[in-house]
Amino acid sequence: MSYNPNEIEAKWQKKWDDEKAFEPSDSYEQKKKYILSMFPFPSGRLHMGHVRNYAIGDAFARYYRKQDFNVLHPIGWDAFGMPAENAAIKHGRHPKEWTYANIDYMRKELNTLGLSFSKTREFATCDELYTKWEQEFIIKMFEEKLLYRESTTVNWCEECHTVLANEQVEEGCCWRCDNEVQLKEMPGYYLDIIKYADDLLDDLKDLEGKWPSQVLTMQSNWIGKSQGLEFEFELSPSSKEKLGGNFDKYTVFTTRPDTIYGVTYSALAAEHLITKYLMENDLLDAKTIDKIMTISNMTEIERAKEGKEGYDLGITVIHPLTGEEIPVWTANFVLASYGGGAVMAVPAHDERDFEFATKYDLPIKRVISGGEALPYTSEGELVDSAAFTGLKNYPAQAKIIAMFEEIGAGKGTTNYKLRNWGISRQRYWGAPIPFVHCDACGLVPEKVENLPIALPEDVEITGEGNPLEKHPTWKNCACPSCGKDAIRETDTLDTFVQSSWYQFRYATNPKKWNETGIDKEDANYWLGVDQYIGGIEHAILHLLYARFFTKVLRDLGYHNITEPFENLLTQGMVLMDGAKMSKSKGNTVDPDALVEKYGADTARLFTLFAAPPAKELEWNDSAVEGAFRFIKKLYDRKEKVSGNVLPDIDQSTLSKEAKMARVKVYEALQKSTDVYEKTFAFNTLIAACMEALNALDKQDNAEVWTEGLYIMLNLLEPIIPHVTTELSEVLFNRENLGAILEVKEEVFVQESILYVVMIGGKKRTEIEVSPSAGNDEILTAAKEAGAKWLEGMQIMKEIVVPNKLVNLAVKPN
RNA sequence: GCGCACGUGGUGGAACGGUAGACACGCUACCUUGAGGGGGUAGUGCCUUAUGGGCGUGGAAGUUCAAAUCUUCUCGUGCGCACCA
Repeated sequence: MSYNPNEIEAKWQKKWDDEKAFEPSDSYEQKKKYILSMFPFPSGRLHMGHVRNYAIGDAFARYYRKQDFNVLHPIGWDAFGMPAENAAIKHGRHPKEWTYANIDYMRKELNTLGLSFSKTREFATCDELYTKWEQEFIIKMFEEKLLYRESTTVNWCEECHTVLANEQVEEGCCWRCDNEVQLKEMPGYYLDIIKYADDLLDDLKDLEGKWPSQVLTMQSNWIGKSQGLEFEFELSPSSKEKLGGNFDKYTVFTTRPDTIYGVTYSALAAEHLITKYLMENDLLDAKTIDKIMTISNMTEIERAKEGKEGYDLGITVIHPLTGEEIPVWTANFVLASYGGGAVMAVPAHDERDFEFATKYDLPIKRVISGGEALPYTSEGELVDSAAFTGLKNYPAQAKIIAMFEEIGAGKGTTNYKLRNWGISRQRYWGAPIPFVHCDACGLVPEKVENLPIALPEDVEITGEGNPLEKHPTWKNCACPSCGKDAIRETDTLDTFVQSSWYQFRYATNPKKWNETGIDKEDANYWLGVDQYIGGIEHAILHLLYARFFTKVLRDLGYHNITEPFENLLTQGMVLMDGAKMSKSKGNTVDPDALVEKYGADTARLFTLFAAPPAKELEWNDSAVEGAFRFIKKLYDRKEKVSGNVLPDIDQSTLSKEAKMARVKVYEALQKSTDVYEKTFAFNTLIAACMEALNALDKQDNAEVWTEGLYIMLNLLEPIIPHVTTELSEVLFNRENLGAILEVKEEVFVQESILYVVMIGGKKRTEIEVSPSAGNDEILTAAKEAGAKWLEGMQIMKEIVVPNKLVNLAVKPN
């Protein structure tokens, strides 16, 4: 019978379903592996990126199950979010109905790929039960002062009609819709991720070698820790007077305290309270006020494009060490959100300050020797720096900080680029933020026994504003504290909150799902995820948030895990003609059609064979055919097998071709452990199996064939599970699908060994020598075979690389 | 601008410092078939005066008996960061 993937695959998928074949054991005696591919957003249909993601994850899961690990390999749905709402606006379908219908469809699609997921642990993040526990965490975080509400300048996307976190703004545009982000002042809820900045940074060290270094660098840059000196500039008496006595001083931060004696001016952000005061009280001329207003309304990106620009504010401050009077400017490069929105400027030793000083003719004072040109930003000796003159500049930093601390003028401090995580979204399809606004009590968390605060279903979604705002009754409630009439919060949670703890929810035994969000014992057993697989686009967003949540939930007592994802594999994109597959470009391949035509095994084999997982994968229809051909060939060769057990082969009776076939089979076997556990280069394992099959085809020994297929089906089962399981059942009663076998070294023992003869570094000829031959014997043979190239040459050096080659270094006589 | 990664046939990609191009796609010729599809055999880095030889891993130099692999410089591509005081 010829290879019929649809029949075989349906048969095994049903059997796996019936047997609940992929549920992990509740017994925690066994060693475990937690294999997780990032869960999908239920957009409606799978795309090839999903297929690749889950094919890789499934290969790991099946391999470790084979090696007798207790394997958790779950799947679920990242189900809240904008696209559901957009679909509702466009097609008039309720987001909930749309989402669950999509999940049903996509679950079927995943099923046809034969993925070995645990099905009892599946959930959607929009399930009310999931929301319930998430709201509990949020309330606990509020109680621990890790969550707060404040009104501040936020990133607003008009297209998405919502606020975005800093991480979700890419080059000034919305990460989702690419619309330009505007600045807007509004209230929102924030998680104090800065409190965990040091943990998040320090723990990256434990992930070295386990996560791609690129991701570690990106996270480290994003956190952006810098240490330095914080001190105050006292305003000069005349300036205090000008400011109506409302200000005495302001704080600045510097990472270069060694240059303190080189300060020649100070600059404030356009949004700084002092700048604002000057503008509001008409203490600057109208034109300047106008210009500063323009700066305030620009995004950071726009300001950077403008070049440096600033205005003299007509006030001065006192240098804390020298007592000199220093002019104060406002400058567009001073960011309100960092370091207090004010800087000290040392043009002699800072490129940015130098550029500004040059442009506006401000004084420049050198305090570090070395080099002629200014600005000088390398190391050197301090000059003109009072007591510190003569010291090396970097070692002097600590001394200068110490002096500031001693005289009470400032202190050593740490700053981060990382901003607190804004989690409010002004949208309907998300988890409601479980707080209530009460006139009497202020902001009050909902009572835990009232959770979940579920979304009302009777809403009209028009795209205009937040439907929760307009709902007639939902937002009216009783204050959990005093019982009087109050208003429910209508913001919903950022969907990245849901994906920050789902790895713990999967680990929690579903039997306990009603009683708890995360079961401590379960979480401690299963986490961290031994292999996490997903796209690099989450390098900061999801991966940083999930690390943060993990640490917070640990500190709230839910588990003892510090890092959620032990090992991370970032898969490359699937490309067609060099471009990312996308609906708008019309260059997509439909996984359903692919499976229908060639079967799931071919789809899986192709995606793992065409490129190593971390690289981009270039789609190629013909190469898919090639993958199909290989499986078909493998299937057809079942005729060659005799007997249904692993034969014990007497190596000495075999033909040369048969021996070579065994070598190839065992080479593939030898490679497999490395591939599954270390290199993840599935493409090379598949190639090794293809070589083995080609070599088997060149001989006709039934025992060698039997052994070859016995082993190969075992090696390939994680990659092409249906056809291998089918053949294993037919040929070997599936006995060969256990652990990967041990390599038999005797297979590799050769009667003669082929040596390449290189003369002068060039390959010239080959010789065959007996394995027992000594170096002298090998060299003699090599010289004889290479006599032609040695004529008129003097041998300078003789190298023998065991079992490989001989190199004779020569020069003309 | 700074940092990181990567440059190998017509294509996807292999190569613990040790035979560059495994494996696959594509292509060529032939066999099989009524044709198509499918299958098989042989060939396929480039050049060449071809049973030989020369050149070849973006380019230039270096270390080495030996370099795609290590070092330096350079060019190109991709990614990240980008006034963070």
